Amino acid sequence: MTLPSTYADRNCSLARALEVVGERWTLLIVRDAFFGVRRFGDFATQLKIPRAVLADRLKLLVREGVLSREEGPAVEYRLTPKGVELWPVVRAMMTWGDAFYSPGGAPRSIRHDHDGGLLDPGGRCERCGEPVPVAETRVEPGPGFDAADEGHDPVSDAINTPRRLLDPIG
Amino acid sequence: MTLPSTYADRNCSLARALEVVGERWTLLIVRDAFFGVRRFGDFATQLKIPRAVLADRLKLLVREGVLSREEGPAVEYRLTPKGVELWPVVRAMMTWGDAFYSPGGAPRSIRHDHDGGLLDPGGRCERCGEPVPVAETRVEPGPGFDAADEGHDPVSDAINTPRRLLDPIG
DNA sequence: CGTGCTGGTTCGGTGACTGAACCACAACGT
DNA sequence: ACGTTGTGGTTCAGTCACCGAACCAGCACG
Repeated sequence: MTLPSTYADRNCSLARALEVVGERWTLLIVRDAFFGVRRFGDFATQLKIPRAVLADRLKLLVREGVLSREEGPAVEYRLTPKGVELWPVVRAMMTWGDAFYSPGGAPRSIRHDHDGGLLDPGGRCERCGEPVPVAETRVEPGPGFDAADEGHDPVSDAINTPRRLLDPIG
Repeated sequence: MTLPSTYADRNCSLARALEVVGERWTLLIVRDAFFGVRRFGDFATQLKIPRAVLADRLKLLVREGVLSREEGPAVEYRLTPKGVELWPVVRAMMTWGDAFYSPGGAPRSIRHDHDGGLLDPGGRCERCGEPVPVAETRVEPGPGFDAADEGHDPVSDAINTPRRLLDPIG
């Protein structure tokens, strides 16, 4: 954490992880990165996060090696291998949110791109039974998707079309 | 979240989950509950969290049905079935912390109580290959455990002895 | 040589977190 | 009857982080 006093419990990996991805907004930024968002402005409009906070979080994530900052014709933030390893965390939390806060079903379905099978709680494809690596994972609007969210901005619309994880939007 | 402005992204289960368990300290409280902590004072001393914040978080978690507040001879906070479903989230984050912030190995090992097999990233027992339910999960100090943490307080010591999840301390 | 786009920074106001002190109640001892 | 201890909190002043809006610098394009 950026906070002067960090979590005291030095013997728990959870506390150490939370110091990196435990602050408000951080995990949502990582999630958007999985969904193909790479640009500062796109994170800002999609998450409606104050730009100062976004700048802080991106700096922290780059410093911690979760994202890399690529200066091309435009600046791009991409998940590093260390960042990609956060997928089980993001997926576990989405699964829990689906189970208890989405009475109409998951707003987003996560599937094995090769055979279209849904992922089970353990992260395996229910069709072929294999663990599904991030690069073979597809996300698409699920049964609980609220169509009222469409058309507000191009970034959200891009995210809401079926796509493989990490594929850039646009 | 308690914050007046919640996360805007209504179509993501991650955002909804973070409004419940995304605040500072909340997930550490849940972790301690898995490790058998049940009393207000024990949470406070183990986590060194300000008591006002602890009271707030416990209220929120009870209101959201993650913990139940049992008034016996002493007040006890216990994980509900909904709270127990957070185990994959806690485990995923501990796994990530282990991988990138514990050069000496995991400070805590998570095993299948029946056969002593370690858990793989997907939550299955590496020995018998089966998914390990929470009640059959044992936690014990791992290769990266820092013994300097011992003897500070009885609650930490209780947590650091091998034990099954959810078994009360003391 | 203006105009817009992008990737930020600055700044005042608000609200959350911190740490320490305080409080109410119950059990226990003497 | 009365103090003591333990437990589960609440109160409070100070600090720090977050919020939203405005501003700014560099660059590309016409």
